[in-house]
Amino acid sequence: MGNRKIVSEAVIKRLPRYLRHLCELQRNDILRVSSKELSQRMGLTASQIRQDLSCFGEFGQQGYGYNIDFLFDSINKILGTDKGFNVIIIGAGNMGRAIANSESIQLRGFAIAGIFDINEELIGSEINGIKVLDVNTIHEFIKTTKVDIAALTIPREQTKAVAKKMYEYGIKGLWNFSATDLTLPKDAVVENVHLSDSIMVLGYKINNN
Amino acid sequence: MGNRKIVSEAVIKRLPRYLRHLCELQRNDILRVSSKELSQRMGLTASQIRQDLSCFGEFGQQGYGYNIDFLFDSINKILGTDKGFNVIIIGAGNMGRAIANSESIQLRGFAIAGIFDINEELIGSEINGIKVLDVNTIHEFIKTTKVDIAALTIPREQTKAVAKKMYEYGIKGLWNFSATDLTLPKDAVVENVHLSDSIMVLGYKINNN
DNA sequence: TAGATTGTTAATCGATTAACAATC
DNA sequence: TAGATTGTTAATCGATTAACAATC
Repeated sequence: MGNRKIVSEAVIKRLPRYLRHLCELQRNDILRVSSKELSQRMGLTASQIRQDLSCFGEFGQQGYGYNIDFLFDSINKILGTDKGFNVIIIGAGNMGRAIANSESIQLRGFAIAGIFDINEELIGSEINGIKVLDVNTIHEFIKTTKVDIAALTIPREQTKAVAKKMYEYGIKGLWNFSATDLTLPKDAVVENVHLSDSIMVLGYKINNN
Repeated sequence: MGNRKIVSEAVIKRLPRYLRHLCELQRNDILRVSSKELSQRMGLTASQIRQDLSCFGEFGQQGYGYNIDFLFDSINKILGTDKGFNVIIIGAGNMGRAIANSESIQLRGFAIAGIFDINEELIGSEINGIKVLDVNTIHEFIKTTKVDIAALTIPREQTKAVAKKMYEYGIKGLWNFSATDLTLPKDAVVENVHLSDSIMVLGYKINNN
């Protein structure tokens, strides 16, 4: 199944952005776009866009450009969002609820399969129509439901231990929201959302702009 | 005030991570660290750490390494977190509340000066001890309170317009949580947290690992 | 002093940009 | 056919790594 050519992180990170801009063109009922037009919209070079896409195949046509629907579908296939992913959320706090309620995440094929918490008062309640379950039932839950990704929206002190446990349960994709770095075997995949890191970079830029 | 040498984005993005790892060493009561030791902890090269730090000055000592407290303080100064920033949150939904309640953000000197919403039912309520105000009072609010950063945790459709307004009000730092790219004059600074982009990258890596 | 480790210069590696033949 | 625009190869630029003299 795997695409065997290794594509750089920088390219992968631009793909969702292409998707968003193509979506916007679709909303405006535009059917085709050239690398030059798209580059102007996105603040990139046309060269970079063609170079990026050429990592995965040939999606355009000389003299015409790119058919937007086709390119959109193609990038979705590259990202695997056409087949979808199952996500569980560990920690039903504000961040967990933000994810559970995010339209843009679900729109891209990430289904929230379950939400788990340790707090008795939250267990049994519903978030966006999904029942909050006892965190101790995760192992059981996984036996009957395929889970691709665990979003860790729990306090920092607990994150390393929970991540390790999730990995042992066979969940290889970890979406980490704590201000800590996870070290796991290399068949695990970790993506970090470090809010405090992000705002510190913003602060630096404000002072040095 | 400005540091006039331009430092690359890649270096800036690593600074908060250095801070986190130094913090962890502090928690373990360790007083000094060499670039080699730190590199092993962080999964970088010692060379890169020394190269990164040399963008801002000289913080170490031959034969000894780095004094952790001094390096920690120095990086805080570089990032401006020692002087602090004032942040307002626009949108008191789950994401807004997650920010308002984040310890790690406040710990790094980002003070939540106000929270604003359009929803009558939320206005007047309190989040982490901060009263939610009517979004229409922002302009007035800014006249009496210095605001460095506006966190935009509102629906995507409204984000571009609100960002433009905040910029016109004189807030140059925008922390954007919507799945959209903002284009503003270049004295504005935007930092994006695109959750859906992040999880798509994670999905790709799961399939191609 | 001898060993360790910095800050910096030079070498390498990777990513972006430019150029252009192929072709719709 | 003529003009436009792709995919790709080559050139440039920037970031990472290696090496080492300086020095604590």
